[in-house]
Amino acid sequence: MTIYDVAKECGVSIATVSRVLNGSGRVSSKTKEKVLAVMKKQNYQPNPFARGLGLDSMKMIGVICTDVSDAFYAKAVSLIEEYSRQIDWNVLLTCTGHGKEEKYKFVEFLLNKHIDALIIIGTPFVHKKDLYHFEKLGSRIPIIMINSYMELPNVYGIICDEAAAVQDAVDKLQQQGCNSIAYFYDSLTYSGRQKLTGYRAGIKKYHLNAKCELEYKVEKSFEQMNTLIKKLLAEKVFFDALVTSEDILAIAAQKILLQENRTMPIIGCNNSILAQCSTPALSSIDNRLDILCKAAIEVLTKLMNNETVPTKMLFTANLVERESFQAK
Amino acid sequence: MTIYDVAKECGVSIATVSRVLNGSGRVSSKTKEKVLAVMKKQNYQPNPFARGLGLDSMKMIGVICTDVSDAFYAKAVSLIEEYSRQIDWNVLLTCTGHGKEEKYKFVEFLLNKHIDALIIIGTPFVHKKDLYHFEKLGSRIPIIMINSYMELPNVYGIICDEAAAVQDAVDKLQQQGCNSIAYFYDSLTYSGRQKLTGYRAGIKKYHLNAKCELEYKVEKSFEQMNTLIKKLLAEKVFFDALVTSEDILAIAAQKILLQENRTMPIIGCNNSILAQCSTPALSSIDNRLDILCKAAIEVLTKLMNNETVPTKMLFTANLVERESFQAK
DNA sequence: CTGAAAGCGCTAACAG
DNA sequence: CTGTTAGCGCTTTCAG
Repeated sequence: MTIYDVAKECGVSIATVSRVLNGSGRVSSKTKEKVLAVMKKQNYQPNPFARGLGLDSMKMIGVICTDVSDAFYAKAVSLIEEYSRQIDWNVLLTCTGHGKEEKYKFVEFLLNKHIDALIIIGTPFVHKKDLYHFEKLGSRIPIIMINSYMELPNVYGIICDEAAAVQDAVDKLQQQGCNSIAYFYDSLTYSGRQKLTGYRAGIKKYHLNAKCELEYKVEKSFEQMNTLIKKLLAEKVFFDALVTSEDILAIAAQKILLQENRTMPIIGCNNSILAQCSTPALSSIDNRLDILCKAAIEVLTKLMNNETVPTKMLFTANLVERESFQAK
Repeated sequence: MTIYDVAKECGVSIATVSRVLNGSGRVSSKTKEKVLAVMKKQNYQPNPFARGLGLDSMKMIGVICTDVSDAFYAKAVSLIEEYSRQIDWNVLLTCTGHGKEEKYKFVEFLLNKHIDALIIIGTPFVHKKDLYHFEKLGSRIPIIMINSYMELPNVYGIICDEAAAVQDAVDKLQQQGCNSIAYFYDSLTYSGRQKLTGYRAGIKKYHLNAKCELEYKVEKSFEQMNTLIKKLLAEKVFFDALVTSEDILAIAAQKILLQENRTMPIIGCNNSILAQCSTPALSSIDNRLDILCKAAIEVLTKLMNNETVPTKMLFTANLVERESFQAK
């Protein structure tokens, strides 16, 4: 079933059919109805490749992140897919994994399909080289970065102000009497750097000369964090509260501390499903993926309509307080 | 940069360029090298839409599930994307959500992009009507169902034998002395029915006349399960072990029981990240998504090469025993 | 082994 | 308002 078949059955030209298909150009309502009727009856679906060839677009948006099996990215992809679908755009997904190879090849994999826009979740790209690639890419299609940013033409950052949130959390803990707040983080992505900055700012605010000597970098894994915490306890390192860049780190710590019968306020990040499942329920900084992703699609929509949009949008995070916050 | 530009620069016809592009037809190694060199130099990428139009394929596979933000589906999508990419296929993702609407429209959303195959994870489709749709669809492209199945032409099921696994778990618990094993499940998807069957078989095996009176259906949510467990405890319903169709149900139960200072063996399903984060660490039935997804892509690959593949493949699940198994 | 040319199905001037 | 026609960039006969 092609546009020719429809045209023939309607007794009109393919141009007319194309017009009603695209709502472009005036068509008498009478012929329009006839065409629509035939289309419906024959369940006609225009060939997307032919259409793509003509319009140079198949209404597909590329989404890239390091790993969808991670709860955070999964949530983001889920939201992006949903909002995209609502405006009739398909999502082409690619994950880079955590490997060290040239990450840009993953973008090219998507680009080979002539996507209309690229959404990058988090910070899969860290090499200087990537910057150059994105600069070139930006001249073709818009690039939206969720919780990350590069200052380049046609690149738009949708960011959650995690620095402020972490600082705020540290503030609250200090007001509660904690004065040895440890911070555990797994990576220095854009978001990771923000959080670390927030932590340091929070500490500094109270102890003007304090060094941030309770910062620990650890792999994002339950086991690794377990090991680290055990080690610190063995070494009698003192801390009376704990903030982590990821819920899973917080939870690993919680578990050990529970075993040792020590309790203290613990705050995670991402407000993932893990937070509510943990014992005690984990307080967590919610970086508002729902809002970020919705904003991303809105930006995209506006760009397609040639409307102006801010190159960077900052949203406030939200500390969700649960049992682990008051823990003494 | 089109095929014409490459042809011109090489001093050959576009047909020749096309031939080296596709490895179709004999081309003298000399011209072949020249063409390849120019392609590389110009970083020529064939237009996917034009190619799609000619070949009626853009090497895209549709993946559909109810909700990628769910850890189980996220893992599956992640694996499928990875394996697909390795054979140079892109993944077009769509989620149906849990709504009650006509689910087939989500498939059509994918179909409108002329995907080459469809992978369905789990059981997003339950209506009789869908069967008819898939029958028709099967005549166009292969349909792979992961942990689900419909007996239709060109539909292939890749399934984990969760019935056996749950039955086995119940067996073990009974051997351990438990005789009031409760089962909590959230849905009667294909996989859900299998697990329930397994539970019943396990119970029957020991108590020939036993009715399965400790079966509870509950929404897949931490809160709902919490409520249910509290209610059962309040009603003094007796059970001395617990199996659930989803890790999160097990974890919700664990948490309440821990608060009440009651411990008993608990076994979940899916072996998600939640399992290891829980206290005590949750034993869980691993349904081998890695193997299922790899098999799915292998089936697809073979189908593309017109090789014969089984319409249904069954893999053995794997009980991962952790602290919660021995809990007394 | 290579080139000419006819599609693939649709869009968008352009002409009426 | 509608039809004719020339692309879009690539694949694939069919000749040579």
